[in-house]
Amino acid sequence: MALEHAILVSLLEQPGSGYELAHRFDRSIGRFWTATHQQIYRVLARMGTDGWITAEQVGQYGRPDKRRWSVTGTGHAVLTDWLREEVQPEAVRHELAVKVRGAAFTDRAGRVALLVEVARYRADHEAVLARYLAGERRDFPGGVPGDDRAALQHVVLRGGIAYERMVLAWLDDVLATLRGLDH
Amino acid sequence: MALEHAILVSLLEQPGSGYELAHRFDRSIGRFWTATHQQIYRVLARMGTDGWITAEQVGQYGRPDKRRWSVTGTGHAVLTDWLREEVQPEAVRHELAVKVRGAAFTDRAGRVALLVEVARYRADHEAVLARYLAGERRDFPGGVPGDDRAALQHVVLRGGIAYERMVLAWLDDVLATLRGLDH
DNA sequence: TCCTGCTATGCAACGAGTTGCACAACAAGG
DNA sequence: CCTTGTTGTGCAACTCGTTGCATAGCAGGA
Repeated sequence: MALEHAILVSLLEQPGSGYELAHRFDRSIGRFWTATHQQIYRVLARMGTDGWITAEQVGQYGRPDKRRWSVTGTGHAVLTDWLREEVQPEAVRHELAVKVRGAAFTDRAGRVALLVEVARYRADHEAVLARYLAGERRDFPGGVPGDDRAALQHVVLRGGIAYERMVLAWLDDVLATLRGLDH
Repeated sequence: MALEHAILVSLLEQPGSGYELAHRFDRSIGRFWTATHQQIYRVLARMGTDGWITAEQVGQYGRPDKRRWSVTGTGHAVLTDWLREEVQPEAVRHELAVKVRGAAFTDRAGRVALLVEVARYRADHEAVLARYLAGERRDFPGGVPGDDRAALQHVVLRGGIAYERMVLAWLDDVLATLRGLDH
């Protein structure tokens, strides 16, 4: 498992509260590793008792106190060790691929419904791609490589962009195939 | 959750035992929906008691009997209903993307180790692509569309091929980026 | 002969992940 | 004033998924 490690990376990039982490997981990191806030709070508590991270109470004006977590030396060492381990094959869950194959076992109306749904799904991915591209223009203007950290963040973002472009092209292929059935 | 539905699709395409399903999940479907044999047996048992599938005992020469499962009318109806539901966003878990961002927080030796690991990982994906392409040549020669089922299986396979090609190109980008750090 | 590997099914225990709910204070708009 | 939304933390219950182990017969190579 690697939610702990994703959290370590995120906290090294920028210390923050569980709430903030949950939002980052909805935005940048989350596109490569999803997690809900409940999961994050539970894992943060365990990492805290294991001494990987420490919290600092931060009072705020007009809103609840938060606990800003940052990575300890132990946590940093844990991350370093993990980086040296074998990369596990991705656990892929492409529900849509299963549905497309399932479309062979439904009637014409069902296939039309799937077509509509695929079009909606495509629009979602188009929006994600637009967000990535906007983020790229904002954070990496001119393609100038800054420091190592920026270069690595950028290559991960380029991966996200390539993924979304690939998905969009494939969804067009799926739409054409669904339209071409029993014409 | 959709392991049940992936199993329904697989059994509609071809009835078979839990053992056979586990192997299919390692080959074709499994690239889009992973599952271990223990998980499959448990879900098959539940689907059986729910009346979605029925088993037929098949004696074999020189090896244990197996239970060939096939989909009932109820199961078919369950699948049809599921196909009409909204497609959930994919749950992505790209461990490698997390590691690449984590590489900013390790030393030179750690980054070299990651580089070697990425190269190994790339070779795995190259092998998967080769297997997909071989499967495409075998099952869909000449690009001639057969029946609906074949057309849908083919478009899913094309998705797998596009995914692997995208991953390979991105891994080259990652390798170049890692090599370019602190030159 | 022994060991490894394949076909075939399954239990038990644990850890990961999801869903639903709760509390608390403030801000902003209708 | 009331509702909705945001920031912030967390428990409890449940399901899903993984890991380790067990059984059993046969095939094939060292």
